[in-house]
Amino acid sequence: MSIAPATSDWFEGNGRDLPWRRPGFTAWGTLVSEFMLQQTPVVRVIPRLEEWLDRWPTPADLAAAPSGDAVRAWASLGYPRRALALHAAAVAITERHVGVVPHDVPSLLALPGVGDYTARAVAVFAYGHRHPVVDVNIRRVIARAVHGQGEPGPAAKRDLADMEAILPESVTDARRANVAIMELGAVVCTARSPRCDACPIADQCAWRLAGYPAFEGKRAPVQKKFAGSDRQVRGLIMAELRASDVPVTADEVALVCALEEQRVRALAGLLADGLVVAVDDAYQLPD
DNA sequence: CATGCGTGGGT
DNA sequence: TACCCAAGCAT
Repeated sequence: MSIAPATSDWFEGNGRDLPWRRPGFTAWGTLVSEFMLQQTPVVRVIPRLEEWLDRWPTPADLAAAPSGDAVRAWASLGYPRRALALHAAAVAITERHVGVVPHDVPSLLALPGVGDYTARAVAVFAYGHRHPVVDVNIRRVIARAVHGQGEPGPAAKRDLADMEAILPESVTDARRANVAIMELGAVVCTARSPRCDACPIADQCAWRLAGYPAFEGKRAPVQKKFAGSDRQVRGLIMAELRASDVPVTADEVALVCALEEQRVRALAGLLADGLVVAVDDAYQLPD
């Protein structure tokens, strides 16, 4: 028996009121929200999303702006390469799709920064098509409720088929099941401390029925330490450039990272990624 | 398939 | 305090 019906019923009364669930929210808004939600928590996304859509209400609006403006508006959401990719996606939508966010998964997948999750999320949430949508929340709910495993482990090809197997036939039911199971994973079946007392499928959860066995399988790789990392230095340099109206000199860059070897490596990476461009003897966000 | 890629809040 | 974790993607 599928976990979809009980979870969908629960969602009707318990789903959060989020901007991208408002009636009339555009496909472009959905695409922007999904980019921002790639590894950034909901509460941090909401204010940036609303600013973004006020400033660039359509893909063509963003495509007409310098990519550096997108990087600056991204602010401290993290992983600024997503801002660059979103700008590039807006250009592609404007040039190849007459300014309309594409409906079909292959066309969405062809956009920069769009992978399996985002492509299906847009096709389903913005356009109502029937596809399995698989994010880490859904993988965790399936791992527990269906497979009896406490953790989802690394993402795998099998995940899409697992979700397809519990997806209702009807288009509207399938859409609701995707949203509802994702929401369950986000607010009830959480990674750290699941609230099984509030779970609508507790009575059919294989993990709970087995007595919460410890996870034995392959784990998703743990992130490396952030303090002192190249990633931290990249972030410090980007924050400095975002805050400056004028190009930043090499000496000024050195103020955020005294270790020359690491500073040079981080800057070279940012230049290679196109997040920073060199002008004369200084650095700035791209045009 | 493993790794690198930001940032901030939770435990 | 040190992790852990968050609607992933590209290589």
